[in-house]
Amino acid sequence: MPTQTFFNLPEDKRERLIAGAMKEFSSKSLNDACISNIVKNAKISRGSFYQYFEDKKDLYFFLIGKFRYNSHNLMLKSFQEKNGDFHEGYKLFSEKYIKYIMESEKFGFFENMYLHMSYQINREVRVDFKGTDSQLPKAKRIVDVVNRDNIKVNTENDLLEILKYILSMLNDTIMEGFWKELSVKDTQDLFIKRLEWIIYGIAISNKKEEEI
Amino acid sequence: MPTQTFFNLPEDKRERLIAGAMKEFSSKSLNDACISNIVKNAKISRGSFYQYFEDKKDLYFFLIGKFRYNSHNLMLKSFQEKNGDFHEGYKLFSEKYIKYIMESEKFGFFENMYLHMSYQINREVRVDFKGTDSQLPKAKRIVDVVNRDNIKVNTENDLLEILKYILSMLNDTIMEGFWKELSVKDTQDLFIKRLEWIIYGIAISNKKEEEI
DNA sequence: ATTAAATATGACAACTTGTCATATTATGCT
DNA sequence: AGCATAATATGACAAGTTGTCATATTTAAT
Repeated sequence: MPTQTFFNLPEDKRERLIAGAMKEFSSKSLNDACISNIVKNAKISRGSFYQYFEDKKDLYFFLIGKFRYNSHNLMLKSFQEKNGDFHEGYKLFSEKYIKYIMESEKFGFFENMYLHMSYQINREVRVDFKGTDSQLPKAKRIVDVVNRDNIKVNTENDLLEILKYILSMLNDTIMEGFWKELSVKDTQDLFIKRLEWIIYGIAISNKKEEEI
Repeated sequence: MPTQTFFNLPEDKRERLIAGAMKEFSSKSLNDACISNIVKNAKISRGSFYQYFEDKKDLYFFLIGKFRYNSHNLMLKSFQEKNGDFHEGYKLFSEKYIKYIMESEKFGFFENMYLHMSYQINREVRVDFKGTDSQLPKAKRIVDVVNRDNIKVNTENDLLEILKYILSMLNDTIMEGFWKELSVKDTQDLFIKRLEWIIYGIAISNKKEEEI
């Protein structure tokens, strides 16, 4: 987390630092990027940098948090728009999500992020499912807007696990999209294919029907 | 790839280098590890290192290749033992695979590998599905030992895609296991739960039965 | 105006990496 | 054997990085 000093900074200087960092992280991975370049880009002194951030990672995770899609809201809206239908809702969410990431003006940043995504980074782009990150009273929980009638879940926790798992699959698919330089459309299609495997199963039916 | 010089080395020296590197990579990630320590561990000169390997990554990927499970053979055997049954075969494979990784004396190495696994590293632990990596004439293709009667695949390519996807899911699950410090058993169970989602689907049946 | 707190700065030690001229060892040939 | 040539080994080195710290500057508070 950045220090309070960073947030107290005159906007001009703060933005310069952010821009300088984004420039560096757009062409390099977290590991290849270096603070020397960032402070050079931003025209601030090296000593100052360490007054704002603990280290390179600290800054990087701050930027991820700053620029990541508000996927919680997007997911809520998507499920609501599709009346809670699992398949349609997740599909709509994924299409918008993928489009946002892969057509962003921050393409380079996201590309490097996904190509070098480890479990630690993965956690940073997770959705707050239970949640109410934002203190808005209207904020709803995603588990409340998903219609459970058509899916094999008993408890809220089952649903949560599935939602989380599919989200991690979505991120993996985006990673694959960047790696193989797939188009937005192809990445979306790849995700949807996998989503359908998970929803409808790959087994030919009635071999084993899970207890409902 | 290591140079020929490396393979020409007297076994003693070569093993010293490998051991020195494993020591470093067992307590540090690829990025935190440094060549200085490795050559110090191995008691070889810095200059020599660069005669064998291009850089740290080159050595790292060599080690992954050297110590990774021969998953191709394990998968073949597992499916054969279960008469090609998709569910049972993959389950058996995953149980042995997870056990190997998580109970290996190279635990630290694998732990760091999984915790910092990016797409590039992920590729290194993939199975050669089509494959006959080994030139052994007996080597069979995995797609030939899977019984397709109970699964919704039309083409060999469909099957390949599903096999690959589930393998990447397996690796993600192992990653999660390391991150959350799950036991071998819990990691196996987590994988199997997800495997069953994919095989039997999470939808309550006959909502949409895919074309066979 | 004076003092204390907050912020800024760049020189610095400690550490990396990859290279290269030089030294050593091995190999092949007569 | 003796000599030439190729292969291998070595550590000093330039160039780069990181995080710190004593010092300078700015801001705020009385």
